[in-house]
Formats: sequence, structure tokens, C-alpha cells
Amino acid sequence: MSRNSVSLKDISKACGVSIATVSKALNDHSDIGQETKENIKRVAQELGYHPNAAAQALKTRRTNNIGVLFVDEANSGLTHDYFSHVLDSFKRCAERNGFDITFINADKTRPDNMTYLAHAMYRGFDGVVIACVDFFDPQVDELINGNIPVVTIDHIFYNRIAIISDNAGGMRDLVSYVYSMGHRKIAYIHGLESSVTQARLASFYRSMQDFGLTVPDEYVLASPYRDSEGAYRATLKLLSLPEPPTCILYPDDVSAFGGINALSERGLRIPEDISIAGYDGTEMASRVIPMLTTVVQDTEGIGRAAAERLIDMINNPKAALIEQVIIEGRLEPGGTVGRPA
Amino acid sequence: MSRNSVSLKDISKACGVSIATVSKALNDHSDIGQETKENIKRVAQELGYHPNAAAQALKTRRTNNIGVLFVDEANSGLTHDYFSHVLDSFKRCAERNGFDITFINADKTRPDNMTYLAHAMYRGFDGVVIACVDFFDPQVDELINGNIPVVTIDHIFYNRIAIISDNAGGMRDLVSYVYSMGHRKIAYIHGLESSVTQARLASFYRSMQDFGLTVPDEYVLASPYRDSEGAYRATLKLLSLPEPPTCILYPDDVSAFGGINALSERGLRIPEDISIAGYDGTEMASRVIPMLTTVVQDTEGIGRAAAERLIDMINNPKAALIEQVIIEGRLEPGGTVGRPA
DNA sequence: TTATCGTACTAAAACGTTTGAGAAAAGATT
DNA sequence: AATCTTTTCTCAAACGTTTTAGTACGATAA
Repeated sequence: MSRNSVSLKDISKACGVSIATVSKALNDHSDIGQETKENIKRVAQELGYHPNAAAQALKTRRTNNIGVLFVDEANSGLTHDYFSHVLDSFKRCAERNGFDITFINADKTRPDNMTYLAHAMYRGFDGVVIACVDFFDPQVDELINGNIPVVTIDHIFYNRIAIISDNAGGMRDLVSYVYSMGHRKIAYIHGLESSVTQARLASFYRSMQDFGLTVPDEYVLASPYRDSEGAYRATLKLLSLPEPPTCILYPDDVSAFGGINALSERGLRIPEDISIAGYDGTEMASRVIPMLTTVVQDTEGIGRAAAERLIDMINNPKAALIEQVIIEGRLEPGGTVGRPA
Repeated sequence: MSRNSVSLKDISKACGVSIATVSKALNDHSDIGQETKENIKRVAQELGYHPNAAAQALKTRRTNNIGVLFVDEANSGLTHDYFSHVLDSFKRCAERNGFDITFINADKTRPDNMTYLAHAMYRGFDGVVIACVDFFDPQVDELINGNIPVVTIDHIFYNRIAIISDNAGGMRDLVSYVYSMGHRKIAYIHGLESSVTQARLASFYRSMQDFGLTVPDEYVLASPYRDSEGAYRATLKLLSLPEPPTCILYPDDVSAFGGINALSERGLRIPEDISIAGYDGTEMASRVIPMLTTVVQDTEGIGRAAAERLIDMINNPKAALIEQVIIEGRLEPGGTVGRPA
């Protein structure tokens, strides 16, 4: 009862040794006799002892706990398909290394209204991973510049380690593939201002240029990420052009579905009449027929890389090299890109 | 530097009062003068003081931290669409009440290999929410029977509070709707053994019976949850029956997509030639045309209810009433159910 | 014999907080 | 003037752990 709690003291009493001896025995210090160690460990087991994380943290200044900060524009939180996969991978890797993960509160209405950094310090996180947030939020800046080890995902801060997916490479592969299928009139609907967007957009222009193609301004439209409505409208706009594209690239798979809806409403068949491609490689992309052509992000790799670097930083604070790790994606041809009529 | 840490002691020095006074002032105890309080709070602010969660937890035996346990058969973890929505809602509600959430380690290979309960006690969680796990895992049993407040989602344990979605009601509504569209030959592919499955299956039979329909055994097939391949195969089996159904109900939306693939492969149009419906109301269901007919689970309500009950239990340990909260879903007609030919 | 060493242990302080019991000073009541 | 209250503050213990310095003691070396 009363939140049963066996402490070192209880074991020390049961074994007739001091508390210090028990602590050392359980932590396998060298200055405790073999026999004593074994006895203590046995008794600890029998009594159902578990260390107290709070006491350990207080004493050692280490929590074995990593903070996760994630807020996206749409406030979709955990339900964000891309992020939830990254986080899942991050979590697995962290757990394998004995770390737990706790969310850094994203609700600004929290009773004590602490900033992200304050919250992280309050919990004593050994490290923090930041993803998909509004990187212009001053609170994020404060956190980045605090003295807790940090890795960021998909956004580069100059004084921190960043894990970023290879947006330029993915876009290059995509354009290259579409080109090889015979398309020359390629439109690109891109997400709103972010470093990810910029990287892809630049790569789009560059790749097109490498193939000797010029991109009419009307072929490049903006629409929010993961907003099928916006993509729907943008698609209609493209279709109403005097010379509509034969292929439309979308900023993400959800948007691509918005596009599909617009196209099928206009009676256009995919890929016979028009070709499309998404980006991200979400589950839904692979569940439809024809399978959506897309660039599958290596979410497993991103999450793992982030966890590995962060844990590395935590364990070797001096070796805090600034680094950008680029994780490649993989083009998934699917069936939504055909040869233009 | 060195993980900057302003403590009560620093404030007490700066203000020329005792540590106790500082603590009481910051916690608004009544035995501290107004003026002193204000001064202390101001100085705390200036010095950038933040409480230390570990020390507080050690002293008060309260962590303001809730543990989340979630492992599903497919080990899809956080990427599980239904659960990630429930968790997101849970998280928001918990945060509004000043709680953080931390995952209970699901990786059995963790270095210290603690059981779920051991882990929860180690972290000192004030409460625990359990969802979608293998409820026959003895470790889950141990956790349920431990003395930490627990709520379970979608599974009833007799001595604990459970939040469950209204599977019987949802299935009834679905059958009723399909019936009203004129269908009489209705097949049901259901998930593998679980209380959710059983509740829906029973409700399916009962609803059919209420409409005076008998269900041929061949119309009821099993296929794992969220397995589009399995649903694909089951669908083909149904189509090869001498008298195939005019409508197929799937255990979840992902499975429904597997079914769609099988049907379109056979050249059947939806809903002209055959009708289908999913369950869950995932994002992908609403992104396709025609929109998938499905029962949208109130994930927001489920998550919130779970958080509210759990926090209630935490704050009033005596009022630990055993309760089952049923959260209703909502039939989303979509466009995949038409009138049978 | 005495100094030196190694092994196995303990004492006690410390981490940062909370809290009940008390103390000092000022005000109110007899 | 003496006593009781009230207000405001401090003392000190406690939460469970880790760790440094030190002790006791038998063995080895001089």
C-alpha cells in the first residue's frame, strides 16, 4: 500500500550493512566483496527493490530522459504521419539506450506557463529533440541556445546538430524520373515557406534546368503542407491554364490526394491523361491503386540518426561537433506517372 | 554554464531570508507576508529560477508525469493512426492540467530490463494509461494490478476504469445504414480476437437479426487489423462465393483499402457494382473519392475522457470508482455504399 | 617490530525541495 | 501589566540516492 517503496535503507537493514554498501553493490563498484554483492542483489530482488528516478536524478544530475518538442503549423501534433514515424523510430533507438522520452509541453496555456527551455530545465532532460516546429518562435530560439544538448530535425541552426532528409536529392530523383517518362511540362505545387520547401524548390528549378527545361512561373504554385483543399484549388488553377502541365508534383501525399480529387472531378484519368507525384511516402500512398508515385522518406533512418547523435552528445559533451546529417529518401515509382499523351 | 541552476538557496541569499520562506513564498503559503512574497517572486524571476522536478518529486512523491503504455500486435507503435489521435487528445488534456507524458518503455531489450510496473514505479508516474496492448501479457496484468492509478482504453479490466469506444453502437448504425440503402447480403470481415472485435461481431449479428436477416457463415471472415493484404485476400474469397455479398464491411479503413484494391482488380465499381464500408474514420478515408463510408471514432473524446478520469483518480485516490465510459462514434456516410443492383 | 599496502566496508555530506513545529515581534484582550 | 493572538518568519528533518574521505584490519614488506 501507499505506493510501496523499498529503498536502499530497507535493503541495508535486511542485510546488516550500510546504505552506502548497498548502493555500491547494486552499482557494481569494485570496493565491495563478491559475496556481499551477491547477497545484496539477491535481497534487493526479493524485496522488489526499484531505484527511485527522482532521487537518482537529484544526485547525479542525469535523468535518462529526453525531451521531444513538436508543434506544427496545423497543430496536428502526434497525428502528423511523417513525424509520428520519425518519432517512433527515435523512441525505439532511445529506449535501446536506456532513455525514456517525454514531451515538452506544447500547450501555451499550461498552468505554470513555462517556456520550452524552462520546461526542459524543470524536467532536467539530458537532451532535447526538436522537429517540425515553428522555428521562428522565440521560445524555440531560447531552447536552441540553452545549454541542453539539442538536435533538430529538418531545420538547420548554425550552432546545433541537425538531421535533415535529402530534399534536394529526392526532388532531383523525382524530376529525373518524370523526365525519363517523357514529361516536359511539369508543374510544382510547393509548401509554404520553410527550409524544407526552399531546398526542394531550388532543387526543382535546378533539376529542370539541367534537363534544359525552363519553368513557366504559372507552373509553380504555393499551397500549405498537408492541405488537400489547398492542393485541390491549386490543381484546378493549373488545369485552367492555356497550356496545362502533363505532370503535377505535390509537396506531400495528402496534397496529392487533394489533387487526385480535382483531377477525377474534371474526368481526367491518372496516369493516362495526366501524371502526378506526391512526397513523403505515407501509408495511404501505398494503399491506393494505382499506387502513388512518391519519394519515400527514410523516417526510420532520420529518427535513429537523431537519437544516436543526441545520445552521443549527451555522453560526450565536449565532442559537440556541429554537424548536418543528410538522410536520403527513395523514389517509389508507383503508378501515377505515365507517358504523356 | 554547467547546466545553470538557480536554486531556492540562491534566492534566499539574494533576499536575505531563509530557504523555507522562499519555498513558501513561491508556493503562496499563507504564512508569508505580502511584501516578502512579492519581493521573492520578483527576485526569482530575475535570477531565472525554475523548480527542480526531481527534488520536488522526491519530497512530495508526486511527479506530475503520466506514463503511456502502448504496444500493438503489429508493433506499429506511434504510427498507429487511431492511437496517435487518441494519444494526441490525451496529451493535450493532460497538459492543460499540468501533467507531462512519458512513454513506458515498450522495448523488452532495454538495458535494465524492467517490467512495465517496475518502470512506472521507477519514474514515479502519478498515473498510467494503457492502450492497444497485448492484454494477455503478464506484465500488463502486473501493471494493472499495481497500485498506480490506471485507465485502460478499449479493454475492460474488472478492477479498473476503462474508456471504450461504442463498438456495438457503431456497428449497429453501420448495419442499419447499409440496410436502409437496400442491402440484404452483407458480409463482414472482422479483426482477430480482441474485445473490440467481439463487441462488433456480436453487434453485427444482433443488428442483422433485428432486421430479420440471417448471416451465412461464409459471409463472416477473419483478417488481422489494419492488414490490407489480408483484407484483399478475404475479399477475393467473398467474391468467389456462388452468391457473393452486395456489401462488405471491413474491420478498419486500411483493410477497406485492401478490399478496394481487390474489387477494382476484378473490375467492380464502387458503389455501383458493390458497396463497402470501413471503420475508424482515418484521414485517408476522407481523402479519397468517393469518400469511404465509415464510422468515425471520437478519438478526441476518448483521449480526453481517459485523461480526465485518470487525473481525477490521481487527485482523489479514495474516489476510485470502477467505471466504464463509453464514447460514441459517428457514422460518416461517404460514398462507397450505394443501392444494390 | 614498525611501516606500507590492499581490501572491504562505513560515515556523512550533498543534491533541491517541502513542511510541521516552533520562535520572535507586534497587536489585542483582560 | 500580564496574558493571549496573530502575523511572519526560521529550524531542521526528511525524501532516496551517490560519493568522497576515512576507518579497521589482516597481509606483506622492511
